Amino acid sequence: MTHDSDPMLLFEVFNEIGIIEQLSRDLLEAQLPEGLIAPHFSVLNHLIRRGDGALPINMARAFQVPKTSMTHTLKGLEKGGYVVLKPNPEDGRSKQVWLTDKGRMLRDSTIAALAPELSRLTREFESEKLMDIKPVLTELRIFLDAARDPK
Amino acid sequence: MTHDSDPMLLFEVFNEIGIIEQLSRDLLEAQLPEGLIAPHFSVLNHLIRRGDGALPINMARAFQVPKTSMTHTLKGLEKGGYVVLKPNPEDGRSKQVWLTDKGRMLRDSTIAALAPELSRLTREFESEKLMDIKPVLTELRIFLDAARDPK
DNA sequence: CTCCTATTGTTCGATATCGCACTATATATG
DNA sequence: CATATATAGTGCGATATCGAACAATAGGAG
Repeated sequence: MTHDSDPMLLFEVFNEIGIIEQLSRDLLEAQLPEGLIAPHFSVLNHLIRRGDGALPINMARAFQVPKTSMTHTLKGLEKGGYVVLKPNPEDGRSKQVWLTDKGRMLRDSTIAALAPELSRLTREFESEKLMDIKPVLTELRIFLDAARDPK
Repeated sequence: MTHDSDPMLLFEVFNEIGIIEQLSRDLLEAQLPEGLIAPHFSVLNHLIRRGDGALPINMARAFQVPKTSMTHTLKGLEKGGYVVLKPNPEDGRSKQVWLTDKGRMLRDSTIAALAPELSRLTREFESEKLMDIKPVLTELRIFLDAARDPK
């Protein structure tokens, strides 16, 4: 017997994901210094994980936001001294984003500040269930990303 | 053998959820009329599923947004004629939100417009995996909601 | 009833998001 | 080379989000 690909199932999954996203964002932003919000942290985290020197346009694509939003987010990080923007020596149109020590420290201390709360949550919520859903979420994320209108 | 509740696991799950949220929101908003965005649709959907006459403060809590954001969202829906706000006869401080026919129609037609795309995605992505993760997401959502600082 | 406190909703100001239009640079075409 | 097209980033305006402060109402204590 085959399943009938009920579109409502996906709809409901998106519904739950939307609420979880908001709750987890609040958790993160409670740890960030005044004036910084989740997108700022995401950029710092991305630069640590993928390496310094990324181009703003590529980060905008990675986060699925318009490049004007990335310009704005980077301006906030630069004003706070968390990153510096330098011209790209290989392409006069673009720039490169480099972390400062202050940026690196903020990312690390934010994760450290978050760890106790996340540990507590992970202790009380069954880790097996998280381990079960994580690969599916990753697969779904990649799938949806690829399914976007390639306009 | 017990698991060691790695906080990074939850962190990574939140990461994936954040990206999926953005992609699915784009999917939805592509179907909404000019000037309406996801929160507007969420309100219409909530009123259909939970019934007319809800109080704005309760909807703000259900969506985990500040009440000022709910005021703004409802103002937009009211201006478009999708809902009407009436004083609550049982409490002079609060209001009640009622759907109009136009609001009901918009909710239904948006879901109808979304169905083909969701069907296609559900056909190409294994429904079993969605069915597997949905109860866990629901449980996680309820858990996080309850774990919020009851400040 | 009077006072005190809690709750609902709004206004206001600061910041965020994002589409559109523009500049500067790069690249392809001839 | 000259021109045309594409790409990276920014300025601007419209709308969204959200915290602080406020007004109106509710409800309990005395």
